[in-house]
Amino acid sequence: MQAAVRVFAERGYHDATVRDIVSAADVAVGTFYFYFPDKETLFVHLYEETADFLIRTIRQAVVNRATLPQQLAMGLQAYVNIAVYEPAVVQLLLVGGVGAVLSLIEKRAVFRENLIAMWQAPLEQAMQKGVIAPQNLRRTAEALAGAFDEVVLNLLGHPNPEAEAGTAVQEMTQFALRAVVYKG
Amino acid sequence: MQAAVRVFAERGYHDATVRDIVSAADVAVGTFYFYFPDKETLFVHLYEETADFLIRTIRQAVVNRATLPQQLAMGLQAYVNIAVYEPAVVQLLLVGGVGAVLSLIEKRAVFRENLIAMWQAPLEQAMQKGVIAPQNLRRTAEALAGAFDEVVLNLLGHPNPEAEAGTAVQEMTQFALRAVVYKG
Amino acid sequence: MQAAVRVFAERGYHDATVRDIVSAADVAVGTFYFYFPDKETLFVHLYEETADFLIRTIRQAVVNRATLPQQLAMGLQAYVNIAVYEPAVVQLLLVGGVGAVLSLIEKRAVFRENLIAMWQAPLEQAMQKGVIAPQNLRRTAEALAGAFDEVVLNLLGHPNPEAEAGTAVQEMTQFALRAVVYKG
Amino acid sequence: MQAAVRVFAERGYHDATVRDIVSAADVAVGTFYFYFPDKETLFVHLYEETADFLIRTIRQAVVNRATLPQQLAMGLQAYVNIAVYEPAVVQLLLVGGVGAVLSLIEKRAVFRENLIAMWQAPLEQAMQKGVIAPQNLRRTAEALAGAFDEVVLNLLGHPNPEAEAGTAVQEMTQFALRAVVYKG
DNA sequence: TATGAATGAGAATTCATTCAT
DNA sequence: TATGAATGAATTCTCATTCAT
Repeated sequence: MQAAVRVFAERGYHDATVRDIVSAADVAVGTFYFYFPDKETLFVHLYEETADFLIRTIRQAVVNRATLPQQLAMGLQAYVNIAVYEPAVVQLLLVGGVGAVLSLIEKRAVFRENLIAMWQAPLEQAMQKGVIAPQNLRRTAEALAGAFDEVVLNLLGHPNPEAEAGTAVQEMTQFALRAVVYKG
Repeated sequence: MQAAVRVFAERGYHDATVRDIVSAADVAVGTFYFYFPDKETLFVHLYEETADFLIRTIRQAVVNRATLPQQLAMGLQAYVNIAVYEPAVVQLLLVGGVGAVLSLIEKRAVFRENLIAMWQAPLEQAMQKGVIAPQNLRRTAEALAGAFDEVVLNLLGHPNPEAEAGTAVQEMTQFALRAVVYKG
Repeated sequence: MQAAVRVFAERGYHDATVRDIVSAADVAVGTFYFYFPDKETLFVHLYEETADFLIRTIRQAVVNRATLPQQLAMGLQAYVNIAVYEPAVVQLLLVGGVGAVLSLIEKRAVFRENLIAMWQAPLEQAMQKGVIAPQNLRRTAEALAGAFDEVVLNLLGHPNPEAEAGTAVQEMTQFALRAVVYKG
Repeated sequence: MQAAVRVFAERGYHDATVRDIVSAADVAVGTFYFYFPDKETLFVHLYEETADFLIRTIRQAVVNRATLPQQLAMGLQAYVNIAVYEPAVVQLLLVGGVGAVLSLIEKRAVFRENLIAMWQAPLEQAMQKGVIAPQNLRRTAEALAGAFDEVVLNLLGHPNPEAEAGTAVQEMTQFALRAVVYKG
């Protein structure tokens, strides 16, 4: 399965043949079909698993932080870490996949919904506390989710993402705090 | 070519067969290969054309506006208009395509770069005028580009995008102005 | 299509690969799928065509004969001719095929029904004329159809079918006339 | 082995996978290959066993009867009983199988030969006694074997074979007696 | 310019068979 | 004896591409 994620991320759904996957995993074709019903099912499954993993990991970093700045900083740090150390995850979720498999459209919608909800949660808390300006939090969460994804993708395009990671996290945090008008 | 955009957007690169395209255009397969060297070349060409069209259209709406709020509002209005009336454009650029054709990764990078530069331009002007806070404008432009795309994509997911379009433009504009700390 | 009949008759449905068929017909695999939707459809189609051909040919030999002995003799002669000169036809209809393709069960039933009806027709005429004994003609036709098939199949098993053909036709005719108690 | 006969009869040789067979028998795949060298060998073996069983059973019903009418009636009754209560036997021998496995052609020939010989035996006795007309008994036996098979097959096609069985046996007996010109 | 029949490399998938446990 | 995970040859079918007309 790890082999499959790697191959799918590298080659894209269609150019990743079952033969590529099994030879990356060093097993025979038949073995693939012993464990998975078909290529598409595996791909969709992998997409969902990966999406869950990403969101779970970020949420884990967000909860148990007391203030919004901390929540954002830690969540973004977690996101950037995944992007830098497991680029295949980001590749699969943000770039490849959708468009190749029709049944993925729906899964993508679920993923985006969960991602947005994940970022919206700390904003709701902050608004309860009255530390951010009144606003349509759903829309703000959409915008922040998109903003973070784009910055992360740009980060990965740089020659040395690790070096830039710290600055990127800080600047994204500041961007978000300004956008919600945070009054510490 | 319009037929091709439609078919590619509907079915995705791989599921859109040359036969689908030519029958949508009501010509024969041979005719296709008389005008285009192959399927991939056409697709990449279409991607570039579409990307140029999107950026040109938004920029056109942005220039000649005096203030940042106006520039943002008009640009976003143009973007939303395209999304609502030509969803295939957004489908091609933001969802499908990349991941299907390897040679598109590079084109996608160019598109994002141009899109970011396009949003960055009015920010630079505003900073010259001293009406926004000091900040890494490149990063801000990345974030805004991503934010706008995500909101537009969400808009298209709604049952009646047209009805929501106005509110979405306003809220995105406000979001951007807060994020850059605009002091009118 | 002739190539296909030959290959199917020789090898049976499953052992006749599409590659066998196209190389027998000296075309490419793609050409096969340009003309036929799939292997099974072709096979079923061929089975029906062949069944129709056999029955039509025998019926043609039967009609326009005045008396039952003549009708039987000519019909059987036609049947034996096909068997001897186009053994693939008999092979396809009586031996191979059914059991290999599920959807053929129904077609086989139709074929048997038509074959039985074909032999029943001259019997009905003879009964009208009162030249054969009262009996359940449907059952007699079933029995005769089966009897003729078996004798033809045995004929093909012999080293030199052509030599035996004449005797076989005569004996089958006599057998049938005795079985229906024909009083010339 | 009973499971195998059932599965082969239901699905046909090729569509009956080894997995189908072992799961019907509630054992593991490995166990199959402990008892049988391979699928084809089992199938051929089953075909032979089944053929022997059918012929033995009918012959048993025929011997020890004094007169031809009794011999035919009892033999046909036995045949029909098998067909009605063990349709898989008839399915395997008369419909499926041959055409699927090349090495079965020979076995089929043996089966037909034995079946014909079986029906021929009482005819020889009758001719010895001078109660039937002079004729080529071999040919007559072929014809009767084919006739009986066809009627039995038609019987199985009916909605309620049991109800019709008695009549069918009687009519087949009469048919045969007329065909051999029996003078009781 | 336009056509569409023909091509064949390549992909997904199946399934009889093996063998270490 | 019994198991079932692992194998890979073989098969069907697709589809981008060509080329004679």
